[in-house]
Amino acid sequence: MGRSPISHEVAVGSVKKGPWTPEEDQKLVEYVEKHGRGSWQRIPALAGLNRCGKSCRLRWTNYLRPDIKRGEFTDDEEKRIVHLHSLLGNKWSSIAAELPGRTDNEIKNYWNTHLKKKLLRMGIDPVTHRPAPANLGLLSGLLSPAAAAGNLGDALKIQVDLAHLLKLQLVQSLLHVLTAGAATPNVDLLQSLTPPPNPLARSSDLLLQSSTSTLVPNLSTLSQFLSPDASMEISSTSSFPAAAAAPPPPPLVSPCSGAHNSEITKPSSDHSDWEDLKLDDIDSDCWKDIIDQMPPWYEEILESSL
DNA sequence: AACGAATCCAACCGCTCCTCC
DNA sequence: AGGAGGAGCGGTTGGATTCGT
Repeated sequence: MGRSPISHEVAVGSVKKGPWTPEEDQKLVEYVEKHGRGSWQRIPALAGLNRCGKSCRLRWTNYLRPDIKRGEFTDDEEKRIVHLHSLLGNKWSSIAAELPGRTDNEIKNYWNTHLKKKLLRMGIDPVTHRPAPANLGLLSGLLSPAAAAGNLGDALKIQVDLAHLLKLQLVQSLLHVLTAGAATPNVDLLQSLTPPPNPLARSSDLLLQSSTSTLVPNLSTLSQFLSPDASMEISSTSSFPAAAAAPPPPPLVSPCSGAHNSEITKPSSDHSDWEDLKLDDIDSDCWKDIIDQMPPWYEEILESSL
């Protein structure tokens, strides 16, 4: 287990590398408990260890510290990590500071091995916490085949679906700004708009909860507010404002919806998290606050789609 | 049962930041 | 002001383990 570049027992120079033995652990624990941490550079000699100070520090902070919490990450911890990562990025030590008993290394490993993949499966880019860019290709491919085949009816139907989908994406991106990608005041704003089912839940949890199991139904709920006959003018020659100062969010297609994008536009009545959002009252103060923080092209799209 | 692929995670490396002189 | 040394951080590695065929 662990990295062992040369040999478990062979030292480089006079300093041993590789996995720690129980005896070494015991020596380090006994020394730190008796004398405190002090200088990591001096600890190896004082504790009778043939290790560099850096290795001792790492072993202590990541494994031997008495306050380390072991075992599986809880759902709450997962959500907090995702939330904090959306705010802080790869600042593992800062994230670890918010999760008592968890080390930065452990969180980093858990992110890379579990959470990153989980988000990708949900169609969310784990770096930006926005819908994954890979979905762009899927959507861009929707228009051309039918049009190329000369089937105008199919092409128009796909255009309507795509327009509707893009509008959902717009709302999704608005919500993203409010939750994952925005400053705390916006989080508070969202909470004031939509009290979460669980009063203790963080605002970003709303998005995560919807993403983990019921992303599509929640988006579907949002779609109720977007009348299909108010679809944007979308054609193969129209351009999403990609050249604008800020890049547009890639269209959202949940992985579980596959290529059948029309499925996600079906309204659902059993998810009421967002029902208090007055999407048809875009002039309300709440929405003004939100829109004020969006790039200019968002406003253009909103005006044309609502 | 055997084998290769995929995954996990402890530990290392190189760099930056901070403190002290 | 700036150089040195130590601490801490994020990225990467690679052996151990688990999974799939």
